[in-house]
Amino acid sequence: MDLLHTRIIGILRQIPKGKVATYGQIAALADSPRAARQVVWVLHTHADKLKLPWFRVINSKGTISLPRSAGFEEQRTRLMREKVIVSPAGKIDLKVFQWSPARKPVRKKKSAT
DNA sequence: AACCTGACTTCGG
DNA sequence: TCCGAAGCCAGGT
Repeated sequence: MDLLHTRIIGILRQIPKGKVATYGQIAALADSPRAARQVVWVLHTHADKLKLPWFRVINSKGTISLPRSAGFEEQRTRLMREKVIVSPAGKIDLKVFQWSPARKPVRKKKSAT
């Protein structure tokens, strides 16, 4: 599909364990760099039922966006479980843990180079 | 159809 | 460095 939210879902599924991505980064990978909020919407809407790695998504500041009262601890725990270092304040070193998508060749057909 | 909302992002003070 | 305002996308009311 080429609906924005479907692309977002596809990208979310590609985030590998031990890595994180920012809302904006995901939006950008979905060809809509300004749709960070749409990523939020997608997570709210499909993360649970589609079992998306919502906990691997953080904000551009490199911190967990969830409020302490709603999932902050769970997200931090899940990330730590994947060896991601998250400070007690929810800060993550993007230089180290941000996912660098191995962009696949946009095989329109199977053209080379 | 207008207005509000959300786990955002960027910019200016 | 922290805070506030404005811009963004799309769905929900």
